[in-house]
Formats: sequence, C-alpha cells, structure tokens
Amino acid sequence: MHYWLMKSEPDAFSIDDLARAKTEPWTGVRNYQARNFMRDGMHVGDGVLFYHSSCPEPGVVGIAEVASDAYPDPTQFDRKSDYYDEKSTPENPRWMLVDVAFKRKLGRTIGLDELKQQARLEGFALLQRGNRLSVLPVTKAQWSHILALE
DNA sequence: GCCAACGTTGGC
DNA sequence: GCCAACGTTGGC
Repeated sequence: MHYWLMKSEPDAFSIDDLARAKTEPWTGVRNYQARNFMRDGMHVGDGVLFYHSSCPEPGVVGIAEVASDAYPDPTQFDRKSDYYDEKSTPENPRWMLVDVAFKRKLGRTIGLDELKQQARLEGFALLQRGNRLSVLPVTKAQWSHILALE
C-alpha cells in the first residue's frame, strides 16, 4: 500500500466532478516522472490525496483511490485531443494512466499555506521548491499527518 | 497577469 | 552532448 497526491485544476476537473463520475481515467499526464509513478509505483487500492491547483484556494480537498493498474492513455492517439502525441503509437505507447476512484471529500480544504506551516511535512514533495509534478508520492507518515489536520 | 522554476526541443 | 530558446506549471 502506497500513497500519492494528484493535482487537478478544479475548473477542469474538481473533486465534485470525481464524486459524480465515481471513477475517472487520469488522462493528460505528459511528464515522464509523473508517468513513471503511475506506471511503476501505483497499485490498485493505493491512497490518493486529491489536490486542487491553480485556483483561489489551492490545497487537498478529498481522498481517492487507485482503481486500476497502468494502461496506455487513449488521448495520446486521438488527433482531436489536446493531449495527442504524434510520436506515440499503440504498439509503443509513451503515456500511461491509471483509473482513480472517489472515496470522500474532506470536510474542509487543507490549504497549501497550512501545509507549509507543518514542520513535520518538511521534505514533502509537494512543498519542494519549484515542484511542478502533478503526480507525486506521499509517505504514510505524511498521509496520516495531513489527514489529521482535517 | 506576472514571473520563477524547470522540462523539452532543436541547432550546432 | 551542450545550451539557448521556448513552453508550461502554478502560486501569488
């Protein structure tokens, strides 16, 4: 069992959207490190902190769960998609994704500013300088500490 | 809208 | 293989 944080812009796909969808393929990740976490690190049942980014109140807003093993992101083959990648082929797909299932919405947003104030979250990948990864690992200790703030 | 950070691209 | 240019992310 491992833990992760996945970012989404709420204008594009929010925790409420996930609550309605119940399960969603996490399309559009086009960063190799993030892809590798999904492809090599994630397993069904892993915990996911759902994070809202690029919005008035960035922070952790809910809990989700990895719901599939990694498989090729279909949008990379779709010429009409913003995520189309002409260099990727079905025989040798470049981009992978997992399905993410809704677990619950937090009672409140645990804001980025609040996370930054937590001495025990020193070293947390989300808080590292210049970090832009949209999928990143969370330790069990970090997971417990963050959720205890709720 | 600004800008720092940083990944990717492409010329050489 | 270097590195400048460029594009994107994401907080503010």
